[in-house]
Amino acid sequence: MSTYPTIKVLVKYNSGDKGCKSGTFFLNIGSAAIIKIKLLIKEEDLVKGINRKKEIYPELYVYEKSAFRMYTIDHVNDENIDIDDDRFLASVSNVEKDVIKTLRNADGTTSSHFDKRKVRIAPRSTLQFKIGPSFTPVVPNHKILDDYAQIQEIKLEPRIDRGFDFIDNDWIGYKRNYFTVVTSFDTPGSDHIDFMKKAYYLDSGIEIKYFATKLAAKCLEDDKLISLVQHTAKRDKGPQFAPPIHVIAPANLPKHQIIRDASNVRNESKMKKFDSYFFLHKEDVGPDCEERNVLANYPSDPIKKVARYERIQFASSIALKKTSQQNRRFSLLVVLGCFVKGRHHTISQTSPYHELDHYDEQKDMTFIPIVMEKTPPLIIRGRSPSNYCQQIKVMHTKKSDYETEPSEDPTTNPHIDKKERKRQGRKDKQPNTKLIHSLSHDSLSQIPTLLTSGLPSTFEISPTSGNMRIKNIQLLSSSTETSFPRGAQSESLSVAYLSNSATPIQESIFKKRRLNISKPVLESNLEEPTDDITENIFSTISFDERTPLKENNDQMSSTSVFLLKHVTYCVSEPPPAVAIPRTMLPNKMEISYCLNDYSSSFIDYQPPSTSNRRQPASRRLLTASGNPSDLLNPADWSDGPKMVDEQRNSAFVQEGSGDIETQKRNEQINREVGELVTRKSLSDQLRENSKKKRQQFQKQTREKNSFTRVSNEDLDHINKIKSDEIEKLREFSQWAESEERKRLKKQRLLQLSTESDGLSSGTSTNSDLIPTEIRIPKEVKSSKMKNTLGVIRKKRTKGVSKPTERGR
DNA sequence: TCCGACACAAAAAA
DNA sequence: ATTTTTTGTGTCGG
Repeated sequence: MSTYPTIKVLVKYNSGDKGCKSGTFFLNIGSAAIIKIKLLIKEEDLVKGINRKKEIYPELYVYEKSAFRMYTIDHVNDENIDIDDDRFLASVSNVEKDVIKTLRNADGTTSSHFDKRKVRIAPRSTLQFKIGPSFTPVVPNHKILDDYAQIQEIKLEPRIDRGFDFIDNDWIGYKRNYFTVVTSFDTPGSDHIDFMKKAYYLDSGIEIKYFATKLAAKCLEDDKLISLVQHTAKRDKGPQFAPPIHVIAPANLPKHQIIRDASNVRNESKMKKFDSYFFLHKEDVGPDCEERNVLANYPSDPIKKVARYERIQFASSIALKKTSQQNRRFSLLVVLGCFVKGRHHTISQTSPYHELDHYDEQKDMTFIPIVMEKTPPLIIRGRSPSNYCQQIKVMHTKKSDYETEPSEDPTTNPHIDKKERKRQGRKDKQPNTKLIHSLSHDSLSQIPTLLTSGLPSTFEISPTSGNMRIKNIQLLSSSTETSFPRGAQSESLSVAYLSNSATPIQESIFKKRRLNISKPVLESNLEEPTDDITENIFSTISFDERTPLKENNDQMSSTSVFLLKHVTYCVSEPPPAVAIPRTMLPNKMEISYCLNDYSSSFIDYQPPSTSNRRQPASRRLLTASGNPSDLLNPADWSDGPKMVDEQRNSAFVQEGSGDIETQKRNEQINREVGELVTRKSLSDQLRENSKKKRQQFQKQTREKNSFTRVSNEDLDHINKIKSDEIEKLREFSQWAESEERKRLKKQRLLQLSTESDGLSSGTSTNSDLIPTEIRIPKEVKSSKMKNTLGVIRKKRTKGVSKPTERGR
């Protein structure tokens, strides 16, 4: 029997807030940990609305290589909110492979179909390219004949290369996202070049000037045409237009891969490489044409061979639903037609080609459809947050991540490896990267083990009198040794509560002004400081809910989101003498953790008070929650100019004069640099250069920061809160260290007494310090549990149920 | 509630 | 390697 860290979190809500929005909690341990989460709310604390939910959808997230991988499990009824371990396990393993389904295309590329409600993939990921639904021919509108009245076969070859995923037997597109349709046409029985050397006529006898394609969309319910729009790569900055009629010559449709590769080519030499796929030059055809030939009629010299409809979207105005429940379905139509001279009859209303013809006034020519193909029904999802997944983390899907190990069997689990992020860019101090990789890779197969050996995890929420307390979070799975990528020396814990939708973090943290917290002022050429594993790192983001509580009983509209990232502490060494937490943002909510304390609540915790003197600066991580002082601390650079705290402080607080001071300092340093360079060795010069760069950076960041225009009062306020928080956190981390030491001691004693197998409990350098085999006592399911209700929010499947609440 | 507009961010392209 | 471009989607306000 071992004991494991417990994290306690207290969230103080503003008065007026009475409930919580359902959401998902994550408890994340190391790089490959599994967390099972229960959200328990005492019955007497339930506020109207919270317990309305009859269904809860537990989710399981595995954190691997800096990314979450989600596993859904079948929903459970809240009649029995206690998620039975076995059932949980079983359902997890059942659906694990459903997140992304990958099929192999004819050209060796893959089409990975995934539900954007469940997983978010980077915008430029190659996984966004995929072959969509096939087209099927519609009865032809015309036949075409050559000079000898022979019928010339014509076959469209359309393909969707982006924008539609096959999910649960439906083809799903997104209103906000681009899709791509490409098409060429083939001339069975004729060589494409030869085809161009002859003349053609419609079965009505009209001479065909040239061939062209059109893209259209129809709503299947009312059979009405739907507008499409096309953007340029500049999107909002460029023009919008209806997908044009493309004049094309017959050709083979380039493979999907070619369309991918050619999708955003600007480089001239690269464009040349693709030229032959997409263009026919009249001179390529040769001279031996018949007297009258269609080639001569083509209006442009490079003649398109492929109609590429890229960056297409359904017009924003289209209604996507018939009723609140029922989706309208759409079909895309690819039409091959021809231009003929003059204005011609419109097509009868009963024809599927109705309104697909088009008279071009400028050219005095009419586009007359000849053949067309259509997609099966398509469902277009709108902008509702319910059509997007919860804001977790982007799955990293660089090509190299999955190219190296192509999945052999396309029907099996797709290979969706996620890569550790930006590893290359920083010095990796962590000792056993190799181990991490191999082990993380295995982590999926370890799920059952981890789960069965895991700890139950409980969040208890008591939203009484404006306070909500989350306490006693036990780790479901502390981990096997594999879960601790930082090696034996440390363990990383983090907890995140993510709201299910729109979350006004920025507004909320800084009430009056918008400060950008998600993107710290950070020059891209600044090297990110390395993460020192012996350092205590602690960062929180939290905010007030700004939604005023409505009188409406049915609506629990308050939202809370907090992210508690990376409590890293050393478990084998004595705590560092100095433990500087990362900078805090000003908090209205107060969040604290207690590690390894089952008995006392947050309120009970009174850390030993220490002196108020500031700690010497240490390296800090630049994070999303970074703030100016993170960047302006020159001590962060080992050979940079040292600056005492008072100076740093004043530079931060006194915005204006700080700039001047910095400039002065920079000047001085630059002078020094200048002197030095004249008489220093190359290495010294290099060093000085880097110093110079840092100075430049400093200046730039300062300039940028000046644009945040924070008033002095605000700065004072922020600083005060910050220093308070830092002090508190420092105390806390010291306290936590001592607690952890106690725990380890206890554990060691236990191990000794219970005669552990294979655990070399004696060696302090061993990874045993972090329990590698975790048997956690089952959660005490007592009367307390009966009075509780688990509310773990799961995204709706198939858009059947509407979101019951929205953040405002 | 829906939508235009702007914003952020991550991978491709250069 | 770094910078620019592209595009999925978060967000705000009308």
